[in-house]
Amino acid sequence: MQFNQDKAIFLQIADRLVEQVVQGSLQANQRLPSVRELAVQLEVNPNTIVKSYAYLEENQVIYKQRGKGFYVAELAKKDLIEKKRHEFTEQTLPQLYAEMQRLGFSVDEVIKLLSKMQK
Amino acid sequence: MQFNQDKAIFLQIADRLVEQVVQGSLQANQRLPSVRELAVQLEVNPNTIVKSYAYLEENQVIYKQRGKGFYVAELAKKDLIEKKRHEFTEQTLPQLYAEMQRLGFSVDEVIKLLSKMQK
Amino acid sequence: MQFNQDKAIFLQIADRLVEQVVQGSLQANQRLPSVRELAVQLEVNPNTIVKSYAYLEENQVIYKQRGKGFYVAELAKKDLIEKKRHEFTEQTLPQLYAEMQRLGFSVDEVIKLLSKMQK
Amino acid sequence: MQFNQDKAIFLQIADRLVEQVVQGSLQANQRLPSVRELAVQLEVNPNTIVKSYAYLEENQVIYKQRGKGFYVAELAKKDLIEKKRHEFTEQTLPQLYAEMQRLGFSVDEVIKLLSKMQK
DNA sequence: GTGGTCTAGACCACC
DNA sequence: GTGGTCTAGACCACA
Repeated sequence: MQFNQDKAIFLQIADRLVEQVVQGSLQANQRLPSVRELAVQLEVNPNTIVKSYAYLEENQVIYKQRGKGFYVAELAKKDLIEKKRHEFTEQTLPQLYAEMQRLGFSVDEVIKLLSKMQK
Repeated sequence: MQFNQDKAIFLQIADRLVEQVVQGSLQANQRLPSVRELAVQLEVNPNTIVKSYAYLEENQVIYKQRGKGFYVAELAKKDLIEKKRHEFTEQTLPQLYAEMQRLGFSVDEVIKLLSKMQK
Repeated sequence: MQFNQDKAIFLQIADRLVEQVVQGSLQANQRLPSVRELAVQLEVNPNTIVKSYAYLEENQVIYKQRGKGFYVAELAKKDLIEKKRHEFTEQTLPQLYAEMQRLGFSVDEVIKLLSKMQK
Repeated sequence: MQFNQDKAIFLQIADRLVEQVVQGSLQANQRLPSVRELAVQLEVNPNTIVKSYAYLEENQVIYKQRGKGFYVAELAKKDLIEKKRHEFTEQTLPQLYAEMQRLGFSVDEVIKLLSKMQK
């Protein structure tokens, strides 16, 4: 797999897994590939996967069972989507608004541009 | 000055200077503070300022006169604004649109949210 | 059964059995459930039960009869209680006392807190 | 330095640093030894120290400054002591009380034992 | 100089 | 088989 140089690989892997949970290709309580498996698959050192999984476990996206492996957390999908929607309305949009104003775009102009994309 | 730990300090300083050019508090051909001056003012290692100035020079926002210092480039303001407006319509907005869709926001909802901010 | 992820499952099972002996729900010379039975009941890998029983056998809480199964040791209850009372006065309490002092609790305060629980 | 086999080294190092903060031998905003320094001093791999520091940073006991190092957090001492006192009254003592009862000690007996230590 | 990341490879406890 | 930890050593961005 190709990785972006700008961001830590373990984070890119975590992001990818989060995406899969949000999209639904990873379901609640589904088992994730083992550390070694995923390491081989992504052509990465197992320790890097360990770090990704540890990161996701901290953020309660996945949980582990001793000697068995990692599983998708029950509330992961719901929580993640909720979190992202919150970020969108509370951060992304206000930032967009500020940027807009600094660059001299009016709300109406932006609305027009957005409406165009819809078609 | 307070810096965000997530982004390199030299980039945060460069962003800040770009902002000042766009806003007009730094005019074309105006001399920038010396590396040492700015380092003291921002409580930062001089090397960090050197890196910020080098970065801005690469991006033709400022130019250097040997033995004198750094100056705001003639076209900096115009170019920067144009560049940013282009980025906004060609990158920021399409990205926002994609994000919106993934999270299940309709264009109408986003328009409403933006309109609210205007008030 | 739910297990704590912080402690090895085989030890948690052993602790549980010890508790049952001390409480009396497992009597001297009573036969323990077979490895497979208990494994099914606790939804655990049979190997884990094997390890728990081996651990208890080492500590002379239970004994094995070839081809028959595991039984609660004669002196298990008496020994365990004696051992635990000894641990309590010689280890648990002194540790508590040290912790107390480090955190600035006086003996009187702790006595008050303990007395409250009694009610 | 000698480490206990039962607990991860990186956690033992973190505990040790927490102790030093609580005791006051590490003051607020004081710089910690660099990763490499401490690694040499404790005869441990630098990665192990990285893990300890990351763990403490997550728990807001320390913070880092890019390119400079790690520092003791402002509220670390206060928070840590408060947290530990809370644990003591809400967990340690109730557990002690339960253990006491199971082993047939009365509150009065325990109070006597504690009072003896005081002398 | 600082910490952050990654690889390679080993050993361990646990299931 | 599983994950967890640790070592050794390398490279990187940043101050």
